[in-house]
Amino acid sequence: MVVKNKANITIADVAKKAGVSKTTISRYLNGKFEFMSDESKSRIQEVIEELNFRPNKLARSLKSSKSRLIGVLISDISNPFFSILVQGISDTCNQHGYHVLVANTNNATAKEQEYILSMIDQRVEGFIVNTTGFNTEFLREIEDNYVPIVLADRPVFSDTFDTVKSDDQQATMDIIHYLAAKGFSRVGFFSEPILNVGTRIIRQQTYRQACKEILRIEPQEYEVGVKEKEKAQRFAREFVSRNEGYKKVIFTANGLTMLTMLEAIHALGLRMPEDVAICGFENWPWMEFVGSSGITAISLPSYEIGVECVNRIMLRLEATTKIKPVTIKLPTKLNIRGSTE
Amino acid sequence: MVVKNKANITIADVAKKAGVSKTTISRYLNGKFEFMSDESKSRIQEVIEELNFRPNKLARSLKSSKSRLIGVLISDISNPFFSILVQGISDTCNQHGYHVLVANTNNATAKEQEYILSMIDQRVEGFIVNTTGFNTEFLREIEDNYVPIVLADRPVFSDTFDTVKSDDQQATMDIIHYLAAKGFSRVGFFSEPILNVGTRIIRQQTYRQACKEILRIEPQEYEVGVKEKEKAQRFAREFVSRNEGYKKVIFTANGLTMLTMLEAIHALGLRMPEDVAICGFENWPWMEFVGSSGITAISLPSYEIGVECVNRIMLRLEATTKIKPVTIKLPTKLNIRGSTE
DNA sequence: CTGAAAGCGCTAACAT
DNA sequence: ATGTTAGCGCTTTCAG
Repeated sequence: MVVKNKANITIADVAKKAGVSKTTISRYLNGKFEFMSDESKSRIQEVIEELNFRPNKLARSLKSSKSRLIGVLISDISNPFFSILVQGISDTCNQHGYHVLVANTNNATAKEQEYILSMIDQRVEGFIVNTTGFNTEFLREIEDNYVPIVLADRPVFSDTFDTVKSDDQQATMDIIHYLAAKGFSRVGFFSEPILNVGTRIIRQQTYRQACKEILRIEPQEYEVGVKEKEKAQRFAREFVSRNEGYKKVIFTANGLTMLTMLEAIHALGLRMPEDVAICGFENWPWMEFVGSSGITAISLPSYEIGVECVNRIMLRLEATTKIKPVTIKLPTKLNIRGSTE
Repeated sequence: MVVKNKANITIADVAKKAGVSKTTISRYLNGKFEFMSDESKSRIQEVIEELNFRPNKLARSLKSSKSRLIGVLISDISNPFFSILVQGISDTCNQHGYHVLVANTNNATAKEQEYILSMIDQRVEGFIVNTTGFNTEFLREIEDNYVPIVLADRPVFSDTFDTVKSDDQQATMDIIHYLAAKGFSRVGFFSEPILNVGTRIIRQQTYRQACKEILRIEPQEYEVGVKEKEKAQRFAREFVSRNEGYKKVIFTANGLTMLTMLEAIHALGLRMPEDVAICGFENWPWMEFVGSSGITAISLPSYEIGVECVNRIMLRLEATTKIKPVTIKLPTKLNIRGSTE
C-alpha cells in the first residue's frame, strides 16, 4: 500500500500527533535541522511515515511563489526533432525536481502568447521556448517582468535571450566541403516556406556563403511546403534539368523537406545518386536504408539541446546577479551514406 | 505592451481601486453576475484592464483544490507514436483550459510511481498514463484515493480503468486476411522483448488466433530488441530458410521493430518482397518510399487516442456520479504498398 | 531549540 | 446587490 493519505493530512495533523508546532514540521520538511533536537527530528519522521504525509505543493508554491514548474512551448511536438528535445528537457527538469508544463503552439504566434501568459498565472519559474519567431518583443517583456526564458533551437535576431541550438553554420560548411570534395558542383537548397524561423535563415545564409566561397556558383533555392507534392516534383525536375551534365545534389534544410523531396524523387522515378543526389539536415534511423544505400544526413543534438536549455534556466534561477545571455551552439555530426556517392 | 503586471496586482488592489470588496471582484472573475449592478461590473472591468490584472492560479487552486492541470505519463516520448499522442492530449487539454504536466517514464515502473505521486502533490486533477504495465495495483489506489486515470494505448488486464487504444484485434485480423488473400501462407510475428505491455500482448494473441483460424499454421514468433542487430539478421535468415518455397512475410508488432528488421533485411541484401515480404503496425511517411515501392503498414490513430483520453477525463471531472470504466477502441487503417505484393 | 501569529491571493458561507 | 470573515496548507518573521 503505497498510497493512503486519503484524509488529506496536513502539516497541522502531523504537528498535533508529533506534539510539536507546525513551524517545527515546516523546518523539518525544509531540512532546517540545525537547531532541532534529535528527538523532535526522529519523532516527526515517524509520524510523517505513519500518516503517509506529503506536503501540498500548491500551498508551498503560493507562499513562496516557487512552483517548481517550467513552461515549455513547442512549435510542433509531433516532429521527432522536437519530441526528442522535449525528452531532454523533461528528463533534466525531473532530475532537478521540476515538472514541465508542455504546450504545442502549432507555430501560431497568438497561441504562444496565450499559453505563456496562462503559464505565468500558474507561476512557472521559467520558459523554454521553441518560438514561432514573431514574438520577440513579447518574449522580452516576459523576461524583463517575470521569469527567465531560454530559446530552444530557434534563435531570434536579438542578443537578449539565452539560446541553445545546433551549430548550423559549422554543419552547413562541413557538408558543403564534403560535397565539393565529392565533385558535386551544383547544390540546391530546399526548405519549407516558413518565414522568420531563425534556424532556417541561418542554414540558408550559410549555404549562400558556401556557394560563394566554396562552390563558386549562384545559389539555387527552392521553397516547398510539406503538402505541396506537385510543386516538389516540379522543383525536382527543374533542378535536375537546369544542372544537366553536372554532379548535382538536393540539400534539404530539415527532415520534413527531406521527406517531401524523397517523395518527389520517388514519384518521378529518379535514381539516387545517379540522376540526382540528396542530403540534408536531421538524421533518422530510416535514412540508413532508403535508396540503394542510405541518405547522407546531419545528426542534430536534439536531446542535448533540451538538457542545455534546462541547465541555463537552472543557472538563472540560482543566480543572484544578472547573467549575460549567451548562445550555445552544440556540435552536429555528418553521416555519409550512399545518396551522395 | 501586452504585459505589465510587474507589481503583482492582486484582487485586493483591484477591489480598492474599483471601490468594492474583494468578494465582488471574485464574483466578477467567476462570472457570477446575477446580482451585480451594471455599474460595478463595468467599473471592475475597467480597473482590471487598467491594472492589467490576472488572477493568481496558484491561490485559486489552493482554495479550490482544482489546479486545472492534467498529469501525462509517457513511456517514451521520443517515439513518434507517443509524441503525436501527447500532441492530441495537449491540444485537447488546452481547449478545455487545462495545462498538461508531462513526464517521460522511460518505461521505468519506479519513475512512473514517483512522478505520479509528485504530480498529486501538485494537485493535478487527473492522469493520462501510457503505463509501463507493472503498476496496476498502484494505479488503482491512485484512482480510488485521488483522481481519475485514463490509460492511453497500453491496456492492463483489469477492467477497472478507462482505456483508449487502437483496435488491434481488428487491425491484426484485417491484415492477416489481406496477406492470406495475397497468397502469403507463412507469417512471422516479430516484436520487442518487452514484458507486460498490453498492446503487444493483444497483437500477439490475435496473431496466434489468426494463425489458427485463417492461415492454419503454427505461429512463428521472434523477439528482438532495437539494438540487437545481429539477432535481427539471424532471425531474418532463419525465418526465410525455414519457410523456403512459401510466400512469406515478416509482420512487425510496432514501428521500432519494423526499423530493426528493415535494417537486417538491408544488411543481408534480401529483396522485398521477392525474398521476404514485410509489413507491420505503425505507418510513417518514410514507409512510402522504402524498398522499391513502399512498406505495407497499419496507421494508428495516435492523435485521436490523445483526444479521447482527454474527453474521458473531462467526463469524469464533470460527473457527479460514478462512471463505469470503458475501453474505447479506435479504428486503424491498412495502407497497402509494394512490400507485400 | 521551539512556537505564535501573520499572511501568500483567492473563494464562499453567511450576513445585511 | 454587496461586504465581512474565515480559511485553503504552508512558510517565516519574531519572540522566547
